[in-house]
Amino acid sequence: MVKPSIEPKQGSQADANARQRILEAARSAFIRHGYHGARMQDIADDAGINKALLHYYFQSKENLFDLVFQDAFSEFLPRLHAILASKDPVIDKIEAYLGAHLQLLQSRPDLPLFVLNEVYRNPERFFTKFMHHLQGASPFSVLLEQIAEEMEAGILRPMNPRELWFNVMSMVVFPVIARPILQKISATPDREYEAILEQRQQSLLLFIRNAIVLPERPAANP
Amino acid sequence: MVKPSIEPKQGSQADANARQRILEAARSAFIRHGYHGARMQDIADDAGINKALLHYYFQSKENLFDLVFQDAFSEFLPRLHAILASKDPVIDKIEAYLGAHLQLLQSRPDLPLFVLNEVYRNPERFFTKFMHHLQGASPFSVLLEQIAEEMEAGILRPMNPRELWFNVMSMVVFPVIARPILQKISATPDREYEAILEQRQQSLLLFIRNAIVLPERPAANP
DNA sequence: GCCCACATTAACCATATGGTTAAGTTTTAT
DNA sequence: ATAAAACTTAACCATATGGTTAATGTGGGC
Repeated sequence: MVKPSIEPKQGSQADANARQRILEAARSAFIRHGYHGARMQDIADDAGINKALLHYYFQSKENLFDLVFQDAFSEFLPRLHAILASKDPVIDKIEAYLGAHLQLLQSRPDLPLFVLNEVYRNPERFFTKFMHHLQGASPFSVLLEQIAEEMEAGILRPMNPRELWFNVMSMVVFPVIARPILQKISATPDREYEAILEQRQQSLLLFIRNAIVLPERPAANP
Repeated sequence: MVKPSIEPKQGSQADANARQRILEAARSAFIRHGYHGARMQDIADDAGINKALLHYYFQSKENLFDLVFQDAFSEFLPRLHAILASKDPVIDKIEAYLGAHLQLLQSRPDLPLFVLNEVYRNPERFFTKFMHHLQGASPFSVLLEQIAEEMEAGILRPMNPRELWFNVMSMVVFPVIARPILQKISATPDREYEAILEQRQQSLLLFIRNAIVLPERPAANP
């Protein structure tokens, strides 16, 4: 099913106009209710226009969704790549990553669950549609290499480099997406949960450092 | 394909028939597509009956969903509580928890995202409907106390006990729910990802131990 | 003034969807 | 055997939903 990508042109700049308002409303709706839960009528209402205009600008629900999704997703990967591309030691990269991702999460706490969901439910579509540009030697392979090197050099404890990175990402993202459950289950008040999230860069870095950095060998020099 | 109606018994009891098949189909559908994405017709088809029977047994979509959800959720908490209730040291509890939850995840990898989603999208409903029995001094408060004690005793490094536990759960669950992304992003083959998940109890325990257990102070004895 | 392309709307449309009805058919208890 | 209870079905129903149409508004260039 080929869609004509003939999108009506908008006033090139400077409008919080219909189109933009629609995108906002759509983002909010899709993130809140998921693809199936979101209603075109609600989006139109929320944007203060009617359904016909919705389709005038964005053809179909699926199309609109794709735009929102791509937007959400593309907010994440590039930043990550930028950080991983540097030449710093692994532990520094981790620190930078923690800062960047935690901050992003602070401002958009509902993005990751949205992304996870849609990817989980439709991996093929996701990869073909949104990851095609991410081929070949990704910054990740580089990072994994680097981790392995530092392990051989005795800087980091030996372990599966992938697992190391999975662990790091897990601890960054999960407390945000599982917040309702974790908070309830651990009887944590709102204030405290927020406090935890806010100082998490430091505490996580410490945790991770202890987990992966080999203690300085008390150099037995001649 | 004519199906002879000589099928022996189809009575009130004694068959894993309709009712059970419906529940199976419903679980599969809801987990796969979420509440809104799941279609009653599909569930009926999948269970090999028709919609009317669906409603005969389960009144409404919402009701059916609740049953499935409760089932899914209740598979998790009790086990967790049992483990946390023991008198073992924290590190042993963690080990037990890792084993139990990782194993559950292995057999039902799609449960957590389903649960997270529904809870995230409708926390109030969730808590009022499914957590009412979980009031008061939960096993968690006990665990948090215990963690604090072991920290004061110099067994564990000082940190926020809650964070410690969030970290543990994060590393257990996240690699499962984010598998499609993590695997793609890190260019990990299916085989290797599975291998990682399978030996994760050990590697995670090691990781966590390093992160939280204070090295034995070289006891300066008389 | 008058094109003309873009923007916007009200009124529709076809279909999907959750849910119901009324009429059977089987099973179980008497 | 028989009646009540449990089970099963095909045919409906009302509404929600994504999407379309045709007509109208609006602003700028000539």
